[in-house]
Amino acid sequence: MLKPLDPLLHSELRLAIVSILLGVESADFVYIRKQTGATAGNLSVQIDKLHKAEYISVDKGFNGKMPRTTCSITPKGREAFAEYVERLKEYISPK
Amino acid sequence: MLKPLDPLLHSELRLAIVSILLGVESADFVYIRKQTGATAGNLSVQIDKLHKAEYISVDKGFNGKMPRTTCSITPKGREAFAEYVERLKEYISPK
DNA sequence: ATAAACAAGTTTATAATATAAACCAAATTT
DNA sequence: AAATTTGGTTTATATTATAAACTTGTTTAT
Repeated sequence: MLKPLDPLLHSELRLAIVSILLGVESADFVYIRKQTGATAGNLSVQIDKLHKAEYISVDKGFNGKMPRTTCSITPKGREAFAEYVERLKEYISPK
Repeated sequence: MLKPLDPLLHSELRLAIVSILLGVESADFVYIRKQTGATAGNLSVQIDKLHKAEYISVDKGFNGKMPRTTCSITPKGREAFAEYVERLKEYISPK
């Protein structure tokens, strides 16, 4: 009946991160932090998880002299998200 | 931007329980268990949480001699679900 | 009638997850 | 040059989810 939901995406913060990345070419740590209101520590951890799952790519570089972490969605992340949404619809659409 | 999601509903099993209850007059423990595939212990705990939040009503009676726990959605539960879905859409609809 | 197996849950313990607090290194401001 | 800010990471703690063990009572087989 109801299929299980990808636990990696069924997390408010990780879902927000992916949601943001789907709408842009890429976004950096600070931007995502502001958009989500997450603490830096939590964001760091969750970005790491999405990265390890290869749902997002993470590029660490510099903006002038300041460190800059840039994220973008991967094809795998896009697919996982699409599947997640399909499954989620079964939970939230009226029977 | 993205509004926080009701943590009580943003749980796979609790969302499944509410989803099931929205489609029926009422459903008992065993039925919900079969539909969701959840373990009895987990289901017991999650039903309790939804009950304490008054999202569902829980009626304990007997089916002949066997105990029977019947659940149904409350108006409060319906409202919370509707709001949850509205907020969730902001996460999953394309930007 | 009694023991074995089953049903419907609950309680308690453990594993996973999320969050926050503390920390670090470098840059900027005063 | 000391204090503050930026951009994070690491470690500790609180919360949540899950499973294992237990309880109460029932049905079935002996």
